Amino acid sequence: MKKRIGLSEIAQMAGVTRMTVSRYFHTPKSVAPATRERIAAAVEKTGFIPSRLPSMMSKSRSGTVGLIVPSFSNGVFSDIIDAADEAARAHGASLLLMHSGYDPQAEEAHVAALLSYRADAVILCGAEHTELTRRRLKSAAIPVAELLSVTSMPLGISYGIDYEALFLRMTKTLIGCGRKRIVYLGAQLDPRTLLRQRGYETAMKEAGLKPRSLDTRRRSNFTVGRDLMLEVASKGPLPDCVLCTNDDVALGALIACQSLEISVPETLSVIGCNGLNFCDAAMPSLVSIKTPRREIAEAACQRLFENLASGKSEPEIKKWRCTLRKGGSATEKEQQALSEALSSL
Amino acid sequence: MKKRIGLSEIAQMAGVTRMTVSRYFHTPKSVAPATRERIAAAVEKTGFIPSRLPSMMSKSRSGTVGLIVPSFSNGVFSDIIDAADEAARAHGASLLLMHSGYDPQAEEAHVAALLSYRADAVILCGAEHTELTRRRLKSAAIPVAELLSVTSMPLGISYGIDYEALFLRMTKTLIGCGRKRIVYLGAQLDPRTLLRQRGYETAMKEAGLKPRSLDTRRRSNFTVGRDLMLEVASKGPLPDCVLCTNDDVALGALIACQSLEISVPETLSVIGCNGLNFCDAAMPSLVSIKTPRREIAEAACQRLFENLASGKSEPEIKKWRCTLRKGGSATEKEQQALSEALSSL
DNA sequence: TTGTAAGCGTTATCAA
DNA sequence: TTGATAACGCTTACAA
Repeated sequence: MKKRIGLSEIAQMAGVTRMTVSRYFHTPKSVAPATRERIAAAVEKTGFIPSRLPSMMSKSRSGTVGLIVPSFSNGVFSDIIDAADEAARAHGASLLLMHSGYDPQAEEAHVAALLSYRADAVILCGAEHTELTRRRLKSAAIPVAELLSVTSMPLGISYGIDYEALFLRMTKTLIGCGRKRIVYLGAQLDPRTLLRQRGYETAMKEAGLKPRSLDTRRRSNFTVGRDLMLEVASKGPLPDCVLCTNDDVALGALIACQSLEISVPETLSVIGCNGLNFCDAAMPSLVSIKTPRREIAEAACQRLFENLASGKSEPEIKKWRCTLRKGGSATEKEQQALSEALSSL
Repeated sequence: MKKRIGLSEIAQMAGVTRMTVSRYFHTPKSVAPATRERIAAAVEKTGFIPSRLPSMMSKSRSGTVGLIVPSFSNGVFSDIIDAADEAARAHGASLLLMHSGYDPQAEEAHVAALLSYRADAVILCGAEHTELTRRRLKSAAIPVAELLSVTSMPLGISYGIDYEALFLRMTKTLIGCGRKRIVYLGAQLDPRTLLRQRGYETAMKEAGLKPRSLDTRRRSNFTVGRDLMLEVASKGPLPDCVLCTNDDVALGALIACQSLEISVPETLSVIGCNGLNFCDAAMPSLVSIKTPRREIAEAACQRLFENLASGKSEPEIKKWRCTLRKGGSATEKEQQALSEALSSL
């Protein structure tokens, strides 16, 4: 195991000291052209890349920002990753990316790792964290952002969506459009699914209707949606509206409807949540609630870097409004009503 | 901006030296119980987590492995991420995860970042890298793995699939089953799509049939598949088989067929590639080629850590066999034939 | 334009 | 069981 090349080796090859080589990377203009060329040759020959660890260590900034998402396979988080990536790049920082699998313990371990790398800031999804996670982040005294869910106990920046109010309003609106047998299809893995379910159930009860929620422990995907829909159709009266926790479940439900030859949206409307791109691929295309994930992440990152620069960090809660992603899986009337309801939320 | 807490602060609170605190974390048994408790109290109170940067710097190992995937939204890479994650955890290393967006330049920058963090090993997807990337990785003299595509110029461990041979064989088999108007639907972003296309076209030509390939620059997703299928159906003769570069495109094509009321698999069979979970959600369920991504990644990681431990690293190429993911979008006869063809590849 | 010395926060090593 | 010292590889501050 030969020792890795360092500034010293390059310095020796170029016949200068390490300091000059350091300058070659940091402030090339302060190195004489002739010297510069000799150093460049040595760098070229060796493929040398200076270690950032020493400066991460000695400076107060490591130039690193951590982002922990629950899942990589869920399209919702792709937008967040992209926004964070771009923001980090724009600010000359690198993004340390991890996934928790919706497990607060895993998140705890990742946060510990990020702090051990001396990350300058941490971005989390959701508001469910272990006590230890919260304590560590607080005492680290670095900017923290929580995305998607809003919380009354923010660790710092809390930008998100009030999912409960959203589904309450949507359900009420659909009832107003004449739907009576609205069913909610969830998937337990994501804590946000419970908030949505609660909103739905409250609205149903307030209207004197009986809520009917189905969910599963399985990770949400098309198959889950299809299976839940098949189950709904096989037991009890056929619903006239299927409200889904997300687009995956909704698309699965839509596929099941097609194969059961249930006419959508006449007999039954199907509505998803998130507004992922594949909504348009369905036939009929899926009506969904477009959550402003990218905007949330962008705004949060901007504020995060501002706080990082200023050293300040007052807790801040901000709720975002959703819009309707139009399609063919609900009636025009419903879409019109939903659109209006969302814009006044 | 107050200075972050370090070993010294904890040491002071506990009335010991930094060294004792360091031992508390590294070899707790070598610290007297009473001392241990005082240190524990200080750690608890401050939420202190020791920095790993100094030891990353001074040891020859940083305890860090880099993984660069082209995309997070493509389900293919989820398996690879999971496998790498588990392998890293099992070996006490942490995974530094990045995505290139299928851009070799972005990959180059990420590799540079990984090397600047002194990653102990790097895992890449595919075999397309810039010259600079290759040179840097070579001179870094660390274990490198390339997954999915096999290459004749490996940087180290090259475990993957011969996509060209695979699609050549599949196409031949389908022709053997009586399909004559086989169409290939691709998506340009992934270089592997070209290999698959080449295999398909060679087989068609060898059989005296005219290849018909459609593709797009758009990032592959359901909508792309749907649009390509709609285009195919609107121009020229209706194909009797649609071979797709991946499952996303295939599912989109299937959805288009449903809406066009083309009977699958009687009139036309649809076949995907990768065998992602959502194949089962389609109706009929999608027939696909299951690529052993997880196995490839697991095997590669195991070898990677072996090489890391031993210090050796001979280049190694290994091709993996695919299996058929059965479903309803191809005839029984076709599935039987494909299954046999794959097992003899 | 280049060099020298000190220090970043941890751990290995040796000493007590 | 605990402590003192040096070292890791780089950058800042100062000197030449």
